[in-house]
Amino acid sequence: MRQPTIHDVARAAGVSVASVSRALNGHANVRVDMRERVREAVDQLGYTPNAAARSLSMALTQTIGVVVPDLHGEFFSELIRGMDGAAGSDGYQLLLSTMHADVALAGQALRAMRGRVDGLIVMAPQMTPAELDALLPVGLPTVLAICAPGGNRPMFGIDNRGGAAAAAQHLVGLGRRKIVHIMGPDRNIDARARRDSFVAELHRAAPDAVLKLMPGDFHEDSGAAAVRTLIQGGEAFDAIFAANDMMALGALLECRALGLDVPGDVAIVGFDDVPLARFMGLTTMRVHVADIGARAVDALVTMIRAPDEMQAGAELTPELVIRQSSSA
Amino acid sequence: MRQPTIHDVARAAGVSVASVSRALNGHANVRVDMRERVREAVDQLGYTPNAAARSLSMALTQTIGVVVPDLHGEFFSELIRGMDGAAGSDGYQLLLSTMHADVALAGQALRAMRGRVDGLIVMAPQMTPAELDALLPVGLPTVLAICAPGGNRPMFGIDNRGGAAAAAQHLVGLGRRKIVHIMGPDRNIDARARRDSFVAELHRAAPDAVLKLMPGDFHEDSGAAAVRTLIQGGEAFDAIFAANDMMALGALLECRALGLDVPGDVAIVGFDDVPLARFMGLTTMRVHVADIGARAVDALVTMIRAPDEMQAGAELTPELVIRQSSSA
DNA sequence: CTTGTCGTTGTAACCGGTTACCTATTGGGC
DNA sequence: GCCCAATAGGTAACCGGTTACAACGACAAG
Repeated sequence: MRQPTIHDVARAAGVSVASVSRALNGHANVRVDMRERVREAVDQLGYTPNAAARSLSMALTQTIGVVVPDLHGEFFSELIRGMDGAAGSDGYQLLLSTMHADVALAGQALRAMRGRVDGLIVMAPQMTPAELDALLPVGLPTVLAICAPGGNRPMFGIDNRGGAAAAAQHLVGLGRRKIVHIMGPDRNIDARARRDSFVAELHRAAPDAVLKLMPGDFHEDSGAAAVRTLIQGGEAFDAIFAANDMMALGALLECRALGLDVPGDVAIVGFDDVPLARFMGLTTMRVHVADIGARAVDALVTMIRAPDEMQAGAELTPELVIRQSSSA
Repeated sequence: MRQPTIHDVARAAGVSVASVSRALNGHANVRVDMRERVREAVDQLGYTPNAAARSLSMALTQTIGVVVPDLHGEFFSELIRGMDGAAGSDGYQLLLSTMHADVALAGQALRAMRGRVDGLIVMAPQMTPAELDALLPVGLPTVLAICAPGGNRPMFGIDNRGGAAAAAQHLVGLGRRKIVHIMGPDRNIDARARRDSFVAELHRAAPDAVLKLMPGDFHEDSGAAAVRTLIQGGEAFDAIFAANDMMALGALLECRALGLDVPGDVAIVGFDDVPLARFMGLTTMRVHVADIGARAVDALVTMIRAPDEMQAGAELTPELVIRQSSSA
């Protein structure tokens, strides 16, 4: 039982396919009775236009491609939630694809989007602008999110510098001076910005403070490992700023496990404000992730509709949320 | 600068479009030098086939539609992660759509998938089979997930009955007899199954136990509210089984806030094992959510490739994970 | 040398829509 | 009553692929 096509509807209504198309797409120059007859035939046959045919002839898919590095954790799911909301209200669907670190596979994933989407939102915090530029299809409206700002595409991201500086000020304000920063992956642009800005602001706000940098990979374990290493090395510290919440939580749990009082002995601050942070009483920099997604979609939709006018990106400033891990 | 089409490639290579198509799709009966010439022209022009055109003529999109009620929280993001992995390795993409409670909007979302996808995975825990059947497009391979098992479509879900029974046995085994169950939304099929099975198993395992049912809506607040109501009413209880983790956590925090010892005074068990549960030390029924997603995709892909053979669904049995909230 | 077969390639129809262009009809102004 | 403009609706080209079928050439067998 084949799905009915526009020809079936035309036959059933006794009109031409052009009229059916016009009637359904709300064109002017269609008489009321014609519109009525078409609607009846459509209802009776249960007709739905074939999206592929429509896309082909209009060169429009009403779909936005979303390419993310990974779907693990709450960060990306929040981002996608924000996108879905905005896309839905603009009449777009989301075609989802994960892009693994492998550049060849990544290129393949991106190319597979050709002809399927009207625009692309790409998140690639681990890629350089040059790598991205080489991969991204030309002539397809593209918005970056949580990326190195590259080429001349609008980028929606986080004001990492402002956030890290606020974290530094907060810890300095608490009187802490022996401070540890657990860094994110070195390839990650957000991680680098947070580190650099934290280091700079700490120097500025408290020239007498001692800062120790520890490696990390954004995962919980590396936060715990950093604390273990420090303790084993006999290193003294009274505050930790981790480049993201998961590492901060790992550090927090490890501190407690080793008998340190948080925040008495050690104040801990994270970054992102994942839902977990609230439960665990972790002070952190709140990022409105869903908003980033929504704004990226809105910018992209505008680009699709008006390809000429340039869209501006934005960096959303995170907000310091003080919880038990850094307050009495 | 138009994107090159197959005609441009054919012209550049000095062959016909049919040959280009055959060469690119790896058909037999294509001479090596022809294949070579085509490949060169493709590389030189940077040609990528237009997916819409391909979909139209082959009636195949290599896309799976995923319809979820909501993207909030870790549950659905895990599910989608599992689907993405399986879809990727089967050569499919995921078209994501949220289906809100409103039936008219839901139908619209489903219809918008026509012609865009080769098959559908639908999650609708709040709908009856009849409602779903009325909405789902006929003739499109469809797999249900976390739904009422409806029609004759395969369903991948959670063995709620087994999970709830295991929770009941666990609490009874701890010697608890004044037990509270915080229920999920009444429209939700999982919530109903958990409640019914918990009630039945509790009666069977400990006929002397007293059970109190409290309403809830799967959100943290309703868990806290249930505890408040009980305490204010002077109700005594020594164990809580919540229909999901978020309510269990709400109850746990509220108990602590009201000065009750967990697990001393009250043992608490949740359901789902969201990542938070581990951090908070919550005993819960672990559900391999990503696996459900992956298996649903695999079943759907099989259905798409062999529409005749019926696929069987599955209910994955959750596993009791005992943490501090129910052990000394 | 003719004929049949097989392997390779080109031609053109088709997938299901949209829309430019043309024709037929209607109504208004004179 | 006639002419022209405006409007409604039909015809067919087009979007960019795939593929049935035809055509063609080479080669083996008779």
